[in-house]
Amino acid sequence: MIPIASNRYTRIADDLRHRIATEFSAGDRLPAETELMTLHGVSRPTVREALATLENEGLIVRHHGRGNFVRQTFGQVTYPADGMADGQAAVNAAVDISVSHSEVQANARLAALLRVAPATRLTEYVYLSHCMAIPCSVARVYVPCSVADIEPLGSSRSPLGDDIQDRLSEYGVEIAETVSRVTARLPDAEEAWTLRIGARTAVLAVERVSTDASGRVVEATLLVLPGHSSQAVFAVPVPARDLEGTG
Amino acid sequence: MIPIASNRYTRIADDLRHRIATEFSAGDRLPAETELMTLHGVSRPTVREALATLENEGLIVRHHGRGNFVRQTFGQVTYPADGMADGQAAVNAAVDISVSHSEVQANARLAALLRVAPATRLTEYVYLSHCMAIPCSVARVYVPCSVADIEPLGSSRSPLGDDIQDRLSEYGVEIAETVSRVTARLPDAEEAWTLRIGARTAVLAVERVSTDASGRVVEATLLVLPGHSSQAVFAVPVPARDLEGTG
DNA sequence: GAGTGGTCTAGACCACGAG
DNA sequence: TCGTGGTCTAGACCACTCA
Repeated sequence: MIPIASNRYTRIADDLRHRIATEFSAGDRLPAETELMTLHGVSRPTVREALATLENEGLIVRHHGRGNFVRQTFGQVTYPADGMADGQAAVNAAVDISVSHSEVQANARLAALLRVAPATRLTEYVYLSHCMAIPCSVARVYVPCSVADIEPLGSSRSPLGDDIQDRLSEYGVEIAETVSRVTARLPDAEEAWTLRIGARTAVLAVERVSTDASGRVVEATLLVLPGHSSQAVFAVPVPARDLEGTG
Repeated sequence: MIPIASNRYTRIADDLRHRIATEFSAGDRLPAETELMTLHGVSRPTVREALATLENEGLIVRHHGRGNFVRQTFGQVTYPADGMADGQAAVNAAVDISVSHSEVQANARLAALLRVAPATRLTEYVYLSHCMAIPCSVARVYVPCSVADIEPLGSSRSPLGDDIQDRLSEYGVEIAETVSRVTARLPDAEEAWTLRIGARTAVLAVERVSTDASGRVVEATLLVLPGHSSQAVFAVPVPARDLEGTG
């Protein structure tokens, strides 16, 4: 009933996966596509379909004019970084993080997200994190200028922009609740270029909205992570189910 | 610096998106690929690349031997279904849910997830939900037989398998915490076939592990949702941020 | 059997990167 | 310049669906 994929490019991809695991090392260049054609006795689109599969899995990186290379692998970026079970966030620390900021006006999407009028003035912080020279997350944090005017922060501990929440606290803004909306999709052209991933590599997209006790949105974040090296972990303690007296 | 995609199939996809939004209705058959070839003056692989884009976005469904059809669109399946802000879960209710169950032995992955020895006896509940005859979620819930032997439940309210948690409560098993691990990836062949999605449609995969107060894993769920019609929403109330002493 | 989509071929031309 | 990958062509053959 379930069709087993017996495509030719699936077999080639399987073979390449095996060779990458055994005879190649991270950073090595794969044989040229023309070589793979003759090696497997197929045409180039078939070879390229197999290579696209590996790219989507995060096993290789393709460079126009240079070749296809075995990708550096590292752990997974975990969202959220804090509040989690210790070891989870370890990988998040091993990244280089650059933060830039600018003032922008809310477009339709941001206005809806932050529950403000369109064209409202916002401060945008763009977090770009790299792990071993490979981009591994893009976070855009938006704070209405009316909420707080946070000093530009040159560096950060977290690639996910969640340190803004701590900064807000310093400005007297207390966050009461944070709601994260996680979706899976393919990246747009800009995201694929920024993260150095293929157009068919799934990404994990997170919309995070933080509100204070009055329900006012004080911060919103748009986060995009490569699917093959990211995960979002949420711990939900059971709230009001009557457990016996706990210490 | 950011390369603007000026591929031919991108323009064809844009045109088809516009036509779907204006002149086609849900369920309509698109022009045959050969027609689209002559219409746009391109070859078939180019047409098919454009159609693959639309399939990945959830706009069309492709049927071998029949044609390409405008997909029924419905709201998004929201995970988790309960504990959320009301309206979110509305769509989850409008689905047909079928549940089957069987006894299985833990493989390596399940053993690690449930923290039991391999080959441990488990009860597996498979939830398959449909919305307007379109599959929209697959959930596999695993409960160790040593934890509880739940009566087979023929139907369910929730497509996400979370009613098992309520059933466990009836058997005296109280869940203290639930940890969800969300990832984005492409589906394997079986998942794509089950969900009737393309091999390049991103899926949202959720691993959920529920533990009782003693830390024992009492339930684990593997959930797969089509990315274009799903979202995972988590509300995290700020616990007890003690302001004093931090500076 | 006619029409459809699924897969694959054997080329072609272009853009990019390094020598 | 030359080899690389990015894109596209104009076919071909097969499998599936429906009349």
